[in-house]
Amino acid sequence: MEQRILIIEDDIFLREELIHTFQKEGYSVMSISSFQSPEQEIINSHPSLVVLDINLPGKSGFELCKWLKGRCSFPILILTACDTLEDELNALGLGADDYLTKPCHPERLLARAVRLLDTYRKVPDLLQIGDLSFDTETCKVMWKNDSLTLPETEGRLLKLLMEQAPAIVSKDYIAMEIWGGTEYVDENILQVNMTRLRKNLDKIGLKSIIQTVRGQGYTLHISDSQQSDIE
Amino acid sequence: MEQRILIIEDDIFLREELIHTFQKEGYSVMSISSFQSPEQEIINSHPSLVVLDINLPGKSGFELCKWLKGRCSFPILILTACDTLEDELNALGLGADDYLTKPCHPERLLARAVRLLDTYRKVPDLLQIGDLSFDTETCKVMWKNDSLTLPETEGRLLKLLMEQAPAIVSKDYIAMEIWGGTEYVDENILQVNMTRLRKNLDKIGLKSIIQTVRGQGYTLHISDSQQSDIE
DNA sequence: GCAATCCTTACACCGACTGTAAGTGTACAT
DNA sequence: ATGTACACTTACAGTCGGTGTAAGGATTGC
Repeated sequence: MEQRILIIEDDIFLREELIHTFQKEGYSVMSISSFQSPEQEIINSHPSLVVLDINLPGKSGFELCKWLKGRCSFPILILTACDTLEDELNALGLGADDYLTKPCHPERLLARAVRLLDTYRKVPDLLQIGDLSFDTETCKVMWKNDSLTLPETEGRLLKLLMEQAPAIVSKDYIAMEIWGGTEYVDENILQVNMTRLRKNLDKIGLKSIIQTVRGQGYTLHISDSQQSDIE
Repeated sequence: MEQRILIIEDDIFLREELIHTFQKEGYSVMSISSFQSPEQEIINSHPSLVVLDINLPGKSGFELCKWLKGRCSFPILILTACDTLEDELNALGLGADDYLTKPCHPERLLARAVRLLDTYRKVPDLLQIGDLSFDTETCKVMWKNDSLTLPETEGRLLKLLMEQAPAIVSKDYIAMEIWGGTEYVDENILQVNMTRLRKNLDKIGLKSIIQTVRGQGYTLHISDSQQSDIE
């Protein structure tokens, strides 16, 4: 499997140096085009590892790190000039996987990056929204120490809902993705499977996290009362 | 789930200090009694994290790290006085998850340890022997980029074989573990499932890794030609 | 209160998993 | 060499979970 590394660093020279460092080792390297709201761009690039600076023009690296760690399951390696213990503890607390300070020997950076890539290859690809996480491979839903394995169809359904959440997912889109073509597919089969999915999620305490939007489709939304904000 | 931290450090004063540091945070802390062949003791203690020194009376930390990483799936944090880049690269290359140098601020150590514990909670418990790894929860067998999900019974069978490997596992023991009682269980059912398991492992290229020991039981052994020694 | 939309339940089909049975193959001892 | 104990393989049937169909009930919004 190809390993994709995403560099988030505003200093052009350092960025080029980092890109070169990783490319020399055969990695596919990317960087982002805008620092204003890079979140979507980062997610869409599906990186295997993110190398993140702290002092950025737009959102700080801390904010980005926290936001990403709440949603994605790739490792984040922070590389920054901030060399205080306080910053390091802060970053690690927000979920950063490693914290290196500039200037950093390329070999150390590489070794740390390789380590994270190795470790995370064993981590299943998890979709997560708040406390809810879902392993799309095994169809395992986890929620507050409870877990449950869904059948294939319901798993694909949940996957679609979580990927787009909290946006509304249209019935046509779902039918297209799961049964391939909205043409001759009975619309009822979606409803049946939705009922089954809801019933299964109920079992582990996830009551009514799937809302119906009449005439449009479905949304997944976890109410605040179901969140365990550790903040 | 309780988090168990194992300290492997021969200096008594530092060891006590480390134990205290982690205990203050509510972790269950252990250390080992002998440094001559601590491998079995380490494995039996089922740690969630190992804090490992490099300069030890018996085997070096490097050796231990490599040995453990080939067999277990808990994180290893190296804490040592060796502060050369070379040592760090060596350790990371052997699979160490983090590398800190003494003296180390307790808060940094704690933050790094917490980070590893958090990450590894998402890593499935893998049984592994050489290149072969097996997720006992999902019954997923992985071997050299190929993978396959086994049915329940065959998974339990493989689990028993891998746990004891390369020792011989008796038929009675297997019957006991899987069907609960060797009394009225047809011995044939074991053979049938063994055939099925072998056939399934064949599919991903694992030919004849299960040997029959006439009159005694079965062994799992991966021949050298099947190993991809990265050394 | 009516029509469109959505939900639920029951049922039947299919395939995967499992154990039974019977026959075939193999190794060891005499 | 030959027979016996042991091991292997294949075929078969029961069971169960997952899936889609069908039909009827409930809800929403005008």
